[in-house]
Amino acid sequence: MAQPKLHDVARVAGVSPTTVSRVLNNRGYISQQTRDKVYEAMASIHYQPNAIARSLQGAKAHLVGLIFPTVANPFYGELASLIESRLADEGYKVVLCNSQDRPEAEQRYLDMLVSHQVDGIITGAHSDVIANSPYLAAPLVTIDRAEGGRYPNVRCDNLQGAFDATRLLIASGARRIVHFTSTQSANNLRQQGYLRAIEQAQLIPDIIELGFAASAEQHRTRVFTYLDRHREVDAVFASNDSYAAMALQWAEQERICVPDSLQIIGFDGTTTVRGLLPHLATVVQPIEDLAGAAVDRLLHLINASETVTVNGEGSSEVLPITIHRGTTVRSVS
Amino acid sequence: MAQPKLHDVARVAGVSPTTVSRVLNNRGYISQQTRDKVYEAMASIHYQPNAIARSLQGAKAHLVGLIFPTVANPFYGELASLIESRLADEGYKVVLCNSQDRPEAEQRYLDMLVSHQVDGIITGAHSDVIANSPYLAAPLVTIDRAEGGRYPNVRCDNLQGAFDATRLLIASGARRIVHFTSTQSANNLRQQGYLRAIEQAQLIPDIIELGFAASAEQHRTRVFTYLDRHREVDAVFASNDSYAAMALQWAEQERICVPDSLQIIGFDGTTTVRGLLPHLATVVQPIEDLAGAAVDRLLHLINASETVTVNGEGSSEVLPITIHRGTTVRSVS
DNA sequence: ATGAAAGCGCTAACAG
DNA sequence: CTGTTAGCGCTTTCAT
Repeated sequence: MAQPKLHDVARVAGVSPTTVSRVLNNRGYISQQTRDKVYEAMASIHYQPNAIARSLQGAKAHLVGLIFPTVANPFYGELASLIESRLADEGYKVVLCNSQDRPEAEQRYLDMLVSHQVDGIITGAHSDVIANSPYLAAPLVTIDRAEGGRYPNVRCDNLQGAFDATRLLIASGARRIVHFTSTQSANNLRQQGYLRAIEQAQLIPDIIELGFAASAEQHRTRVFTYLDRHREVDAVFASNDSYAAMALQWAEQERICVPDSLQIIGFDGTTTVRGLLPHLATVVQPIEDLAGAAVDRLLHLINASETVTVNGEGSSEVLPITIHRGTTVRSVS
Repeated sequence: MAQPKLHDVARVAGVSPTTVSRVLNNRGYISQQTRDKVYEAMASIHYQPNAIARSLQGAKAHLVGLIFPTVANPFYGELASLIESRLADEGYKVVLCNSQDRPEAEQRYLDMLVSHQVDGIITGAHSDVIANSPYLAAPLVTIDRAEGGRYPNVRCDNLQGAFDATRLLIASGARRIVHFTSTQSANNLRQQGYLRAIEQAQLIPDIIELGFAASAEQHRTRVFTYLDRHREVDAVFASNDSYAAMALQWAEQERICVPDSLQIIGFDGTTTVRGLLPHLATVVQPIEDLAGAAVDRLLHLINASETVTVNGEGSSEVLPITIHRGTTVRSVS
């Protein structure tokens, strides 16, 4: 026989389907005797309830969609892992989507998720497809995006982090600080934090855009080429640890002493990078808190929308960063 | 109005629900005129088919479950990302499960997945819960596990990789090679490869078990303590790059020259680690090929089980590794 | 080329 | 405490 159904359990136990459903959901009153009979029957035919049929009832599917550029990036991998674990504790399953930073993919995933009746969506994707999506059938929470979207956002204090990092370099004697970033844009808060610190110290800003779509090899080449040609640079503030690591590699190759001749600080501070490169100074994002806050926010929206159709209004939650000094920034006593 | 249904589309288009279903699935004959009318109606009311209801029909849910220890680990993160992308191309969605190496969690996830009518499961989890699961309702493919399970397995050539790595160290002059591993076990192929090379060279084997459950900090402490107390060690073969990185950090701290006084080689060679620590020698797993092979295998099983209920019998596919020499192994000319 | 009716597996009234 | 009757949103025979 194929997959046994609730009906089969009922037949074996000698009760009605409703009764089986009741013990399954622990709803209503049922005598201990019937309950036992049913459990026995379920075990004897290896019954597994069909979750699909259950959620068709209009009930919640207990599904949440996760859209990230790619969990191959430790920042998103760690985030995804934490989010999935927390949601699992609350009885939710997670559908994973890696948009690879392709807007069409994001749109496709978005449609797919609502079509699958997800109860909510958490996204850390970068394009604006999602942020500007009109009315979405499921509550959505964004992670680590610039302000202004129409959906609630959870992120670390990018502005402060970048500001602190740059200030730290300046306090440690840097005067010619280059900032490597993925994409320049008006509302890039890390870039803004950098600029603010640079201006305050009356230094010359220098922002190098490495490009989102480019491969890691291209990024490396650009970092190397730039540093080769600008020997006057005495510090690097990178918008992520990967770029910072490249700068570090360049220094090693050129036998330039870090931090004496070149100071370097990155951004993200994932457990992965800190385990591999503990020396690297970096702005540490509170990844665990971000995951927790995003999940809390989403669950709240899901439960709220059961009563009223309130939309969480682009409210955002900004979590504090910390700085890991490592040894790639000079310590000023 | 809540979510529009197929019925609403039919009403708006002035046709029967059946017809709408037909254009939706592109099945049977329908006049171009009706087709257009229906598409128009769908667009006008923003219709999104309910995937849940569709799969209830007994049809495939086009869902695949992924069970990994945690995608926070770049090896699994990269694998998960590649697998998800490939499956998405084939029209499958992915449910992500991070078992955190807890057997109970694996079992729970397994039940949850079959209950959700997944068409198949890919797992890289380490416990034996899954490998020994009796009859499973969905086809299952395992990644990177020891032989012997009852399910098809896709993995890299662990034995050869470990053997080659150890041989390389020996050829470069190492005589006292310690092997750091997570868990010792009879069918740990990396350990076997190490032992084989050690025996061939008539050296003394030295296997240090760091423990699966322990935290990264505990691992680091153990690595450091061991190396502190065994200064005679002149090479490290680590069963993953994380341990190898720890050895490297110890050497830096002790100002011991790598590779002159201590050679180090790891295992996995993820894009992440190679980007962050390009100097680190490592046995590179063909992650992309692993992902591709696992997906191919699974899709094949899924399609096969539509006709006959063949089980892919614990057949396994072993993919070749490559060695990245970096600069932590001496080059012998 | 299109429609009516039955049912996928389960849950939710409403009786009794 | 338990069973009967509908129906979730969609697909699918079988007619027409």
